[in-house]
Amino acid sequence: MLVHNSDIAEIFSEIADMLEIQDANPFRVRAYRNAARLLQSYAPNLQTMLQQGQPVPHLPGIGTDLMGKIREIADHGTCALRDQLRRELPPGLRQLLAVPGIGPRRAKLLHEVLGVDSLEQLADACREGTVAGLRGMGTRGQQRILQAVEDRLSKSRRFGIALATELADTLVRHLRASDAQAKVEVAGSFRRGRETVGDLDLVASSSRPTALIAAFAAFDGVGQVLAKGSTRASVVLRQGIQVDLRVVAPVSFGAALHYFTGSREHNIALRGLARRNGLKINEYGVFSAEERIAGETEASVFKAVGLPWIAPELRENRGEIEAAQQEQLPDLVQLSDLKGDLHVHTRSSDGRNSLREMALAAQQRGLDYIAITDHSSSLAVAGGLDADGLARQIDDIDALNAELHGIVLLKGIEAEIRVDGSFDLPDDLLRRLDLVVGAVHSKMDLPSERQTARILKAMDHPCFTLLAHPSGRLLGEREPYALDMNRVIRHARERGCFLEVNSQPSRLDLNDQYCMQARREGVMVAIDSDAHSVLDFDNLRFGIAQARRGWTGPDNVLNARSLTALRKLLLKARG
DNA sequence: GCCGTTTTCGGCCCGACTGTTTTCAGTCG
Repeated sequence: MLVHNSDIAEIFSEIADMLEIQDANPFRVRAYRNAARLLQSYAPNLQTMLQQGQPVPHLPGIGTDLMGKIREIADHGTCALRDQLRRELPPGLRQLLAVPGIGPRRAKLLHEVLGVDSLEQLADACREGTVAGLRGMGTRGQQRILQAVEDRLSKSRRFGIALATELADTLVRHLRASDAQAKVEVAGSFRRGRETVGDLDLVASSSRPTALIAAFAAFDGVGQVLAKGSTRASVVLRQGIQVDLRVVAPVSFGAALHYFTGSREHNIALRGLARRNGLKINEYGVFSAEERIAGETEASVFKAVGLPWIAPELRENRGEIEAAQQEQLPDLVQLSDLKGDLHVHTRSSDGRNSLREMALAAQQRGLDYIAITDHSSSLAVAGGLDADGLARQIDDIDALNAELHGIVLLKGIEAEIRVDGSFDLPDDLLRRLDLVVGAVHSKMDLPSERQTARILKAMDHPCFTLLAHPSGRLLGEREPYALDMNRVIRHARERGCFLEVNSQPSRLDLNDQYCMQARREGVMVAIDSDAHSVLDFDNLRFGIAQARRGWTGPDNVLNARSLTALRKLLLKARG
């Protein structure tokens, strides 16, 4: 049985939840959580390494015991500890931990006293009024829990980055415009560039914190105020997203921004480092004994523990602190590094704008070139181009290039990769193009071996340049294809072709982990908008964020190269 | 359960808010 690292992570996460409900040593619980977290973002497949007898590198936080459990899970798909915990506690109990206001203690209490072991049963118990009778609970708590359970049962909890960006921008503008003279920044997973966010965290400093918190609670989009104190408040916006605001004094702003940017794992690691240096870090600053020695800016916080500033996207405790200590932090790609966009549609397939409109919009955003890559004909639903249509578009592009200055259109196609790995356009036409972007839009449910073979074969075509949205996932809608991405990335290296980081907020594909792996393998990526209208160039920032999370530097980004350098690379890929 | 500039035992990040408590436990971030 194939065991992904994420499967092992899920088992460890379940064990952590169950142990916590059983009131186990919290540090033991943390060990499982840390391991789960690590495995979740560790790309090389451990089961394969173990089965092939390859040496497994030392993974921080995974000692003899957890490594033994990893072997057990790789061999059997489960481990004895999980099976034992499942016998002791109903698995449904875990769901209760996801309800705001319910932690391990209350989950245990609910189970032991009321026999509750699922969200549905919890909702029933609240309606019957029995939850209010528990120690530490009352009717108000019961009401809140019922509301939270009903919310949770009715909708998913994570929000796309496009909506989150819009809401965050609006709210921050509102707070900055209030008369509280506030400095406001968005922190949290949003600032770290996560592909989705569970909530928004705002950090502010103001001479009038009470006025700022009042302005926050009075924001037009607020549906419900959950909590409101003198230094922090929480609301739920009408869209269902929770927003937490924390207000600190200006001398603490950097420390608070760092603290609430997280990740939690990064913070714990940084605090550990501080403690070993005899310092204490909290959201108010860095303290030596009672004296605050840093905190006004983030850079001062890092400096106090002997580190350079670390970009938020790296703060996942995936080695960034060690890299900072060794002065080996990566130079991360920025939006301004992009010289072009290699995946752009027009009205010739399913885009909304003309060649000229797309070209001018790209130029306005400071790009030097874009590749026109409309769909090919087998994607009938998108009105894809057949051979004649593509030939006409090639002529149109030549004509427009002769006319335009300061922006160059490259000739390309988003070519359907058919089930047998071939393309749906003749080779002589593909050879006239500057690049061929291969993509899978059909038969997405092939078994892994066939799907992988299909894509590897397409990459072997001499005209193949770039694999579009490699995993095929749609966030919150569609899982990635069954695909051996490790082989795809290795094959791209051997073949000398490229992989896309698709910037559409619903795709973000490659994701951060595979960006990291591509970087390790030396495979260049193209950060593309996949624009279907002139507005979509704005999405490039989302792709940039994922690439940065994957430690990608401008050197590893195909479209951060000048047009001249890009043309050389495209020709080389053609072999 | 992990780990070592406090090194094989004894630590493990830290503070705010809520609700129900009559001094604080539980939860959250």
